[in-house]
Amino acid sequence: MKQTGQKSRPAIDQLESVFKALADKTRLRILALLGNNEVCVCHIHDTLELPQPTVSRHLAYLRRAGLVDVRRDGVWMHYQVARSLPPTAQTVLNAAVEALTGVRTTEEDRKQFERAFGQLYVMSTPAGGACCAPRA
Amino acid sequence: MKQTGQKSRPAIDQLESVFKALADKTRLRILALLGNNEVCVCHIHDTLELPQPTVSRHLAYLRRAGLVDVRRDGVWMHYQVARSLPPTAQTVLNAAVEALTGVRTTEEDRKQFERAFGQLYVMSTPAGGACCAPRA
DNA sequence: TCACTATATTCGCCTAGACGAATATTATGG
DNA sequence: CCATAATATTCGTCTAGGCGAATATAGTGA
Repeated sequence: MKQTGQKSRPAIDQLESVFKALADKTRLRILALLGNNEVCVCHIHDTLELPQPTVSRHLAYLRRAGLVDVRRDGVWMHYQVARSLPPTAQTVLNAAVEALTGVRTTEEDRKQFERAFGQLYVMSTPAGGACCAPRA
Repeated sequence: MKQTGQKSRPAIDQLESVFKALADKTRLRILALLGNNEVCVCHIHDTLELPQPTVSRHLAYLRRAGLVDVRRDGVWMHYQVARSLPPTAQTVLNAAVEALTGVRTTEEDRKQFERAFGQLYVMSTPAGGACCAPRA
């Protein structure tokens, strides 16, 4: 029995939505940066060097499409790639993220991230520390 | 050395194009119907029960995006899913087609195809025979 | 060369969604 | 409660691309 409350749309429509969400360079870069980790919004837009509203808008799109999950932590929002989509959609999403990891642009984004915030992804808010350093 | 004449765009842009091409229900149904086979345009639009210009327009989009290859055979055009995209794009395309095969709508499209045109996909023009029967 | 068929393209209209700029919201620390 | 910082939303504008209807193009066979 399917979970109650899930007005499961036809799978073809689900897939269409997933691909629409993937059909934008900025969103692809965001998803690639998320990878298997949880990343804070400020780190995303610092790394990608995009205006904050732009990042926020694309994150909202990804959220509405169900491709990312959010966790609030005080003032900060931590995003990660969704892990419990309907199987077919999840498969496609995983394949996309996987494919993205080999791409030049996303590799450079990751390097930029490490250069700016340390060599590892932030798995949670540093205890008692600020997430976003007031860099400039 | 990369092949000459290929003005290889950045991989991230290639992927974006692929996902844009996949971001439409009609195109997804077409790609799923093609699967591993070569299918004639008339069979596509008879099967999907979509207006011929609609099918043609979407095929044109897929062609421009490089997701399908065409073979002309007299009056008929036979399409198949592309097989020699840049590796990353090809991987994504394959994953998409693969994911689509399990989807209800596309299964029904295939059944409809078989009901109308025989139990197997047309691999080439039937020798001497018309591709599209003047059904109605 | 002409009619016919399969396929492709064009046109006008309309909506989704991208962008930058501005503004609103939410949580925290004083 | 206020100021501030992080994040989100709204607004106006612009373009890609969807659709149906009409039309163009390209092979084929007489």
